[in-house]
Amino acid sequence: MESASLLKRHGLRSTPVRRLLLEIMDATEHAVSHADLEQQVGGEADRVTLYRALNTFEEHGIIHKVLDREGVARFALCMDNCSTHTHVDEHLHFQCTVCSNVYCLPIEHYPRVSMPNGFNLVRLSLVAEGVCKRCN
Amino acid sequence: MESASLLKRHGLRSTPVRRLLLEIMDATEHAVSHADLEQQVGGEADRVTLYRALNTFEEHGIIHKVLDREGVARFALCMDNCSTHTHVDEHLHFQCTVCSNVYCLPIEHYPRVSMPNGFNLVRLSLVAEGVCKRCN
DNA sequence: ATAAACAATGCAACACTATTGCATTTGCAA
DNA sequence: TTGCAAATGCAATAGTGTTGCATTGTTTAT
Repeated sequence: MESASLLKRHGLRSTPVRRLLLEIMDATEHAVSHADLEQQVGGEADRVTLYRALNTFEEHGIIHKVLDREGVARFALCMDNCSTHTHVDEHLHFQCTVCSNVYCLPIEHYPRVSMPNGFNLVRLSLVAEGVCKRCN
Repeated sequence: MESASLLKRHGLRSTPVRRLLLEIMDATEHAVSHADLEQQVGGEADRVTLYRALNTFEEHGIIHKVLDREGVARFALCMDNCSTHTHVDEHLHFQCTVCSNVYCLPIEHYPRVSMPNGFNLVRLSLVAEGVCKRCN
């Protein structure tokens, strides 16, 4: 029932596919790829519908997308209060080199870097590689 | 002539396509995508040959690959002395939101982050977004 | 200089991720 | 309950990247 109200809060229609997607992501501690979702959803929905639902979620700040080191998108629920206009995303994306899972890890002091002359920094992303707690 | 000796130094055969690729990347200040290279090479080489040459270069530490925010690979010559086994890559990858070009920028103090328990950090990458010096 | 050995290339086919158009179904509000 | 806009399913398409195999080219040893 949580997913239905989450959708409504963002002015989105509550459909079976959307609720299912949100519940899968809520139950998964790591970011999930489209292929993961497609497998878990099974024949319940078309591939294209998943893509469109995920894009809609991202535009409304419900989830965020991170590309793994193969360039494949993985999706995770936003923990902070993101919205369409303010998208707070100050955490670290960690991909395990063993299981390939991507984790959104909190980080206490987000690093600041100084840019060379002429380059205006808008956003800095941290992408880490290593071995996750389950594969250790 | 520089590209030929660079190839020889890494134990690679000196072929026209490889020399051409290296010269293009040497003459470009930002990382180039496969599509960029394909366009500049023109009909001189097959697409697959470019992919294979770039993979070979990366394996030998001649170039490094960075994925842009669309997940597309971009390639740039390694400035440090990388080899097959030691791949030094401690710089920042900056993608301009206007022209989409990716620049490898030097960084004075590479940030260090502490990981949650159970997560072993192997490599930390910095990916920045903003406006480059030419688009400013 | 030449030939053999092996690596690089070209071509065709394929896998995968992602998007678009259009007809149909569904959710929701009046 | 009905109408309308939004969401979905299906087919087709684009883009990136890989693999197999025959052919060409580079290098090494003679």
